[in-house]
Amino acid sequence: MTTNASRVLAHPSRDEIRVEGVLHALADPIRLRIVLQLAAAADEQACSHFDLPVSKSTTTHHFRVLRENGVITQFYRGTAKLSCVRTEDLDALFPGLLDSVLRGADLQARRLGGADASSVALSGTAAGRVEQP
Amino acid sequence: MTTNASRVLAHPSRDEIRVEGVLHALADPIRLRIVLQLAAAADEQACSHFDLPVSKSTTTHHFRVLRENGVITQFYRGTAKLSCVRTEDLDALFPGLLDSVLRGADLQARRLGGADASSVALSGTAAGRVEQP
DNA sequence: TCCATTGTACGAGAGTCGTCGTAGTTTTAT
DNA sequence: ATAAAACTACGACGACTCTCGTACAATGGA
Repeated sequence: MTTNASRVLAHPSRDEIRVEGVLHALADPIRLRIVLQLAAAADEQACSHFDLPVSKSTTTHHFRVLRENGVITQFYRGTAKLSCVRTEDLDALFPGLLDSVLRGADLQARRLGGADASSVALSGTAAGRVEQP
Repeated sequence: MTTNASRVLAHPSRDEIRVEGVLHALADPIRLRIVLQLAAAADEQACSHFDLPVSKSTTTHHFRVLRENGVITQFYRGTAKLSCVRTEDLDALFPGLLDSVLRGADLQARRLGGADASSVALSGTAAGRVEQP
């Protein structure tokens, strides 16, 4: 089986998403980094594709915070757990919020770290590719 | 004297403001409410003009968090301490972020509470007047 | 001068958060 | 059947957050 019914993840419905929750979820450097990379990658990515400076359990924790606050969707495919940003829901509820946060984080990364960036910026392949024409 | 040198408050410079810090400051319902009211009021307001469901010391705490994260400026005038949003700095650093957060909070308040709103919405005079043409 | 107003400092308590390691589950591949 | 890969659950720890009350400081007016 590709998607097992016993492994369904709980997500808040669109109506249950709160702006405080979204802001809280995005207020952590590691989570912001995750969302930045997720948004840059267009399609879904597995948790294991992220090179984060924390342990595996902590990574799980951060992904759960993002999911429970309505920032990302997650589903299983095989042993992997794929994630993507809930762009449509967030844009409908809080127009422009996600974009300005991502853009602000990107501007800050450029401003602070230059090329390789620092705390919030991406480390891997898709580094810093947000709204860059 | 109107402004006493012994009562100067420390503010982060524009360069020291971090997007994570701003998001964290705005992620609390009470602080979001403060900023919403402050933004609606155009000019500065004293802390005592806010009718918050917490004690005086807690109010002091929340205003300090907002100031230390670069969201508001504060200065003394007589016994009062006036605050206003650092709109210019925030817009320069993170274009559109403040506006979309305030607008999102306002939309949420309408959506959830109807007229009088609930957790985040304003209680007093300037209730819900954000970007409403 | 004395007092009312406004806000601060400090300490404390309850709760949440970010982090970890270890042990376990689910799936896929051999 | 066995092993490897990917992720989770649980308990723990320290740090931070939100809250409060009490005691204190600065200002402005009677």
